Order: sequence, then structure tokens, then C-alpha cells
Amino acid sequence: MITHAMEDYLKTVYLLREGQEKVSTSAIAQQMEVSAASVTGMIRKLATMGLLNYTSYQGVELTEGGQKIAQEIIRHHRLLELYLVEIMGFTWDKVHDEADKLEHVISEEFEERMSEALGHPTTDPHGHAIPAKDGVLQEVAYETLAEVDVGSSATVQHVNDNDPKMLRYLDQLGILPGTVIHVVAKEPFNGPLRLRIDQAEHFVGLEVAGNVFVSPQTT
Amino acid sequence: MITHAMEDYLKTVYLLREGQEKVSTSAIAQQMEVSAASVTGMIRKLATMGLLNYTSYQGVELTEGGQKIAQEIIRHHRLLELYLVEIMGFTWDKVHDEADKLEHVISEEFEERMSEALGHPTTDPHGHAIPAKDGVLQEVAYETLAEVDVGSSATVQHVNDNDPKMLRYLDQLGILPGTVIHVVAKEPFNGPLRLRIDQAEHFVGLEVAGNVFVSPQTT
DNA sequence: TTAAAAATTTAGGTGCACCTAAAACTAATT
DNA sequence: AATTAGTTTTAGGTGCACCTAAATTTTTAA
Repeated sequence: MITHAMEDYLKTVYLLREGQEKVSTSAIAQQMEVSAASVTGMIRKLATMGLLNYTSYQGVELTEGGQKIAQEIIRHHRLLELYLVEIMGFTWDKVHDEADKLEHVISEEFEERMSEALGHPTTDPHGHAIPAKDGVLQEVAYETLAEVDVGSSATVQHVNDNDPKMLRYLDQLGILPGTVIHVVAKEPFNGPLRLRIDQAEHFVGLEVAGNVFVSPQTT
Repeated sequence: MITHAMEDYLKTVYLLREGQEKVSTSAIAQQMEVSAASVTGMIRKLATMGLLNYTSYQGVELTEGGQKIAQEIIRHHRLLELYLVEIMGFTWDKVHDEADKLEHVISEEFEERMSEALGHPTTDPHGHAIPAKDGVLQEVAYETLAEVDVGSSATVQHVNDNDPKMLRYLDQLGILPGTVIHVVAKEPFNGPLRLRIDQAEHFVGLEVAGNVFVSPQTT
């Protein structure tokens, strides 16, 4: 039987696996805010269930089966986030926590009815792709706003969704998926970025900029 | 901290408490399909938390605090059932199980937004009253269709919501909250009831009739 | 009123998901 | 190659929500 905790582990491994093949125990522990020892224990269990491959001290890799479950949960999460915003009128900073709880308990029918009500959407309110029902999701690894060259422009692809405070701040600034941002200058000593968004200028710290993922604007 | 299991116990006690003051261990065990020993253990814990009063071998009674939590969960459950039917297009036989899972995880804001979307309703799809946000819910103890005198009519108030198969059957027969039913005859040896519903005649067994709660039709 | 039946509690035990502390392994540095 | 720093695993333990089997209390009925 697959528990909520197991689903959370699979989801975390899936999302951490960006780029590299193997995911380390400590990366999982840090992301989930549990001890590394707990991760080892759970990983061994998931391995015996055939949901991931695991070699001691080498990290883990999801199997087909593990990926399928992870994708299902991520689909639930992202559909829920969009449903909460679009249909129920939640603001985008509140939906992550709500979706984290609901994603484990909704039925397939609930998932299907949300998808239908939303016209089978492909991205959530924060710009993340919604995996198709039995499709493959390949997360593109975008650069962050903090890495954009001074003087160039970029389009916001997605923003990190787990900090409500930061989301409210980004909303105020008008930094949403699709927004075009021009990086005017970068203050010295890791100072803030000077941005132009829709005529207005803003100063934004690097911590925030590191949570905004963009693609280069082709001029 | 209050867990999902505790919420389920409080809800069960609340719903079983119809009429009599004290609820017995075995009644709770039967309703929740757990052993009586498990019930004793949980009850003792809830008692130390001040959510119910308990005397060994005498049964339990909710405190104010326990009632408040029970009512909150029942409000979640019934709002969810109605939301699933009215807004999401579920059929009434599927919503009980879905609501049983969701009722423990939705936020107050989720509850409020459902209530608003539904125009602050007062009854769920099966005819049960939805408790107000901080109001009192007094369940009226209706008689069942099986107890109605032959030759008289009755109005359906609510039906038991936990058996999907029976709900689909009732839906076919047109037995919904508000339906007026005339009991034409009762076959001998606990035989089926002969009913007239909206001109048509149907034969319905006593098990089904015992799950349909009605008030006498004042002619 | 006492024995039998029914209900309830106690005792002991399970699996899950976590924890801390200590041991073991790997990688980096000299 | 040896020391050290960092990572990972093992060992032992916690609280939760359940279980079965045995003991106890209450109820019922001969």
C-alpha cells in the first residue's frame, strides 16, 4: 500500500532530479525537512517496493513505476492550484499549502472534473507545467533572474510557489509568468537588481531574483 | 494536537448521540468498524483532552469543545457533498466517500468559498442539515419509510448517504429529499412495501425502506 | 440471587513515520 | 597514504492508531 508520506518522497525525488540522474539522501532530507536517517529508512522501503533504484551511498533514481506515481501527484497538485485560483477565487499565495494537503486524497474523478472545468490546462498559476494524464513531463531548467546579464531582457517562465510572502511581493511588483523584465543594472557586492517592468523601475534583492525563473528575451 | 482519527471519533459520537445522552463504546466500534478495545483507548485520550466526558462502562458524552469540532467536520462533509454535486457535477452516490477524505484537510477559507459559491445552503444532497459556521445543529429524528402506516403518505426528508449502490437505486426510483411517497400496501412476513411515487408503483424491500427517513404528509 | 450472556476494559503487540546518537563510509587535502 | 570533513547508514527509541486475547464489570433471565 502506498501512503501519503511515500507519495511525498516520490514527488520530492522527481522534482529534485532536475538534470542529474541520481538524487542524494541529504538533498531529499533538506527539501522535506526531515532527518537524513528518516530518508534512508523510507528509501529502502520504496526500493523494495520497486518504486526506485537505490545503491548505498550513491543516491536514488526513480523507476518507471515511481515516476508514474510522482507525476500523478504533481498533476493533482498543479491542477488543484489552478482550480483554487481560477474557479474558487483563491489568491496565488495561498494555494500551495492547500494543494499539498488535497493532492493525496482526491479521486481520479475529482482530478478529471477539475481538468475539464479548466479546459484541460497545461500550466499552473506559478507557471509550472501540468503533466498530462499519462504523459511525460520534462521540466525545462530555466536560469534565474539573478543570472540574467545586465542590459538584457527576459520573460518570466515560473516562480517558486512555496513562500506565500514572496508570492504576495512578486504579485505587487507585477512579476508573473509571462511578464517581460529588463535588467537595467546590478548593484555591487551582491546588491539588488534594478529592473524595468512595464515602464516602472524596481529594486529587487538577489534572494527574490533567485526564485524567479526566466528565459532570455529574443529581441 | 487533533488528528484525523480523533475528528472521526468526535463526528461519530456526535451523529450517534441522537436522542439518548450517552453513546456506548460498542456503538462507536460498530459504526467505525474498529474493535471495541481501540475505541476505549481513543476515548480515554479524548477525555483527557477535555473533548468528551467518559465514565468506565457508562459511555461517553461530548463536551462543548468536542461538539464544536464534530460540528465543524460535519459542516465540511456536507458542504463538500453539495459542492461536488452542484458545482463539480458528481452524482450523489459518489460524494460521501470523497467528502470523508476531504473533510479533514480543507482549510477554513476553502469551506467559506464553497459556502459562498453555493449561496450558503442549509441541506446537503441527501437531505441532511448543514450546520451553520458557529451555529447549533439539532438533528430531528424522523421515522423511516418502513414504519409508515399503510394507506398514508409521507415526504422524504433525508436518505442514508453511505451506500453508493443504494443511492443509485433510490435515484432510479425517484426517491429524493422532498419526494412524496404513498404507501399502498405492505406484503406479509416482512415483505416488500408497495409504494406509489408520482403515479408509478414500485415494490421496495424493508432494508431499503429503513434507510429512507420521512415526515408524515399532512393532507 | 446466582449463573450465564453481553459489554467493556486491560494487557500486550503490530506497523508506520518520524527522531537522535553513534558508527561507517567516501571524498578532499595535504 | 593518512587525516579530516562531510555524508550516509545503523541502532535504538518515540507516539499514533490500530489489533487480539484475556480479564473484568454490567445486565438479563432462570
